Amino acid sequence: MPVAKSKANGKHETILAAAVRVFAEEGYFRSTVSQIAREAGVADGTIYLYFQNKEDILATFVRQHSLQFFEAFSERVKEAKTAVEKLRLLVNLHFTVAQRDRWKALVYQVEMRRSSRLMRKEIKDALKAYHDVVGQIVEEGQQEGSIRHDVQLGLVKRMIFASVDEVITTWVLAGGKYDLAALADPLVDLFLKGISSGPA
Amino acid sequence: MPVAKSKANGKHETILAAAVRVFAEEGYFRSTVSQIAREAGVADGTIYLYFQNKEDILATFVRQHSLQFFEAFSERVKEAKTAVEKLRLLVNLHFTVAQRDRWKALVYQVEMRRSSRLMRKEIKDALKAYHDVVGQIVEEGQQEGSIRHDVQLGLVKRMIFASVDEVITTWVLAGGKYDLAALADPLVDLFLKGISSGPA
DNA sequence: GCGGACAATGAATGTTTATTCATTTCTAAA
DNA sequence: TTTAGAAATGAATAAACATTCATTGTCCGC
Repeated sequence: MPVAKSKANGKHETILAAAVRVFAEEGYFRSTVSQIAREAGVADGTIYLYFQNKEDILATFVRQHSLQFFEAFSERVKEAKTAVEKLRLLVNLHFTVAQRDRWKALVYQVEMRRSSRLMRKEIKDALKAYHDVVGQIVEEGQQEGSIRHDVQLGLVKRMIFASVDEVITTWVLAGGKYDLAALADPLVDLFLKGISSGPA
Repeated sequence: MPVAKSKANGKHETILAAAVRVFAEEGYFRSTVSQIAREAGVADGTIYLYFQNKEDILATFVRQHSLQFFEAFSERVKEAKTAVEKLRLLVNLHFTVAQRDRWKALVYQVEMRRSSRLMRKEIKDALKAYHDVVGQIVEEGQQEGSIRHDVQLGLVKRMIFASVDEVITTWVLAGGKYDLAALADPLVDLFLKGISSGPA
């Protein structure tokens, strides 16, 4: 049980930020607690004053990142009136948040994509929360008539989630060299209109 | 350098199949060469007669799986006339192949999704080949007028690839309890028509 | 039946690394 | 200045595991 859990001295955040950089660079499995400690400027043993173990570091990051994202979304979504506006907001916010910190995006998008046997509860919860938000938006759109009734909700949720995820991951791995947020509206347009140029 | 590379005795395939099952169960990093050897009914050292190392096993699997997939696709695509037919064929084939062997699908879909620093050349090549096929189909559709010109090819490729990937992965992790292939056409319809019920 | 070549074995080896904990350092109150 | 408690240290420990290789087993030609 970590005992020096005082967050006031900032060491918890320092270690977490260092871990994100190391995870982004090496991937979770190839990262070592020693590398994280070195990056944070502390001793190996200090890590265990603030975190249960190595896995706890990743889980804490995912939980915090998700929380911040959904809090921001809840705040912003009040301004949106229609389902389509909410969808645009969600994708825009997701891309903007990713663009703000590429390493966090890398860890969040890439390290979250593991078989469920490995995932901690936090990661599962984060994925479910995202799917739930998208599902709510789609169902709202169906009720207000702007979204088709004859689509399978499960497929729609997966299409949106996976596409957003993939576009962010591609941007991250490409070195963040272009304006990710500018892709949000074109991508949402694809979700809405599809690629067919006529009745297909 | 592995010297007993005779494939005639089937041991190479036996080890590969065992590795897929272990990778599917535990994930690549948590799988051990001992587990693979046990699953294949051989000694630890035998693995190294047929493969360079542990990483080589995964790379070989991905290369072979990709090759078989694209060969099958090349064979089947001759029957398709339009871009839309080809897209349907691609997604149908992908889902059917996945449904045929859930463990292979799990390893292929899940273990392929790592940061590029870790990826062997084979995995990168497989991903690129898939994106190229999708890109060709879309461009062909644009030329024949069935696919919109005003979409960004990169986004379309990523949407299709990621959605197919996610639907398969979800099916695999759900224990393969429903007809995956039956989702192919509804998913392609989503790609074509989008989710909007009117001009958006 | 023998011997050489090939295949296979699996404990040993070398290496890695998460985590612990005896000891040291730091901080703040008396 | 002293002391107690908290924080931090980082080598040691325990465990894991990829890979090697001396030895054994199998196969096949003579």
